[in-house]
Amino acid sequence: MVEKTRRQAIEDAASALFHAHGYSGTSVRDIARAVDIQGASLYAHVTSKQDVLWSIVERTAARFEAAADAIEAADPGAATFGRGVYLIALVRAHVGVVTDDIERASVFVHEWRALEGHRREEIARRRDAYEDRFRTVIADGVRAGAFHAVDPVATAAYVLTALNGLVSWYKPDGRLSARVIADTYADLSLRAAQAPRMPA
Amino acid sequence: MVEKTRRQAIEDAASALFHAHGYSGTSVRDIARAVDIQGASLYAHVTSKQDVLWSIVERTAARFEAAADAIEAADPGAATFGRGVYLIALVRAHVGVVTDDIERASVFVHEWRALEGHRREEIARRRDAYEDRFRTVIADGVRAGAFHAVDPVATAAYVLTALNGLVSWYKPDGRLSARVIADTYADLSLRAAQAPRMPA
DNA sequence: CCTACCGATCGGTAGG
DNA sequence: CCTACCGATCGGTAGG
Repeated sequence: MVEKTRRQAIEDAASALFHAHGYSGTSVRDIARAVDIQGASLYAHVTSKQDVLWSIVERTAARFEAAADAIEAADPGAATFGRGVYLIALVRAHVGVVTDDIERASVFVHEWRALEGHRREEIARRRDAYEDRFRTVIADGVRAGAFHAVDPVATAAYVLTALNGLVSWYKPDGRLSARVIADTYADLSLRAAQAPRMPA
Repeated sequence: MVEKTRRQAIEDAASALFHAHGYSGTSVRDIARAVDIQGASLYAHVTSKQDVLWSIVERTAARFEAAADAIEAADPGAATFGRGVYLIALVRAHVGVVTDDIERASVFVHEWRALEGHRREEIARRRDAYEDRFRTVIADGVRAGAFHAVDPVATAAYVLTALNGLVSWYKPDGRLSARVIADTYADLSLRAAQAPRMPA
């Protein structure tokens, strides 16, 4: 249990440092200093710097996936949800994961490219599959006439990068609460995709 | 002239490397290798690695500013432009600068934080002033009843981070041309901010 | 633009 | 979790 707490503290410290200075801008001694141990002592708890990054990125990827899965679980195949409601739910889920742990979300968004080999490839695949949820709901909405989006791929990229942009400005103690941001971002995203109710 | 070409080649190579691996993930020897000289020889052309970053970031900041200034110059005080037209022009200008030089735009968006001291502060100020152009046009549009945006600050952040997100997916030889992306992104941004023509 | 070199720091290991 | 240490690489300088 003590061991686990230490490991958790190391990942917390690494998340904050990777968020602030990037993976390659952070040394293992920076991380060690943040948890008050010697640089070399870090290796009693982790096998490598890459391993710490992987742990942060993988767990955060899983959180995004779980949040989106919960929507699908609530209404399989979107049997009763309209596409607008579905898109709103996806946006809210994403914003929630970001605001719940801004540092880890930031590392997931910006530092996954520092992953090496098959781990990097795995995350690239999972990110694409996740983005595809946005593409699909938008494309479905366009087909149903509820959405206007000319290009679902570009629209999904627009929306998702806007949501991810939160990691560069959200402050937990800022003027706008996580709740207000979720409301606002859901509204903006729906509005961007939606067809006008009464075309001019 | 030969000297100038070399310096330009160094900044081109540095832009590509900073874009791909980040500032701290790129060594001066990486840059030197890309222009086929020895690491130490780089210092015949630049005074420091920081200096190269500064040069790239400052010039790119100036390009974003000039593109936005050109809109204001075309219609001072937006005397004849509607706010929607003005926002669309800002979005198109921004997208144009990004797609015109994706690598430098990427360095500007992601690596300006690696700047040190007063240079970092200067860019932080200029970025804020630039973002303020978006906040202002949106706030003006809300006052005039043309826009719906509940919070102009959050809306400006949403739109601008979506535009900046282009640096992580735009490919000059991709399926979507710079022109199509500019059209699509202008449409999405206006739609996100706009009041419905006929409220339901 | 090169060779030769600087002190500092890098991620990580050995051995306790 | 520590001290002591490893080879490699870092940004940069000297002197031509």
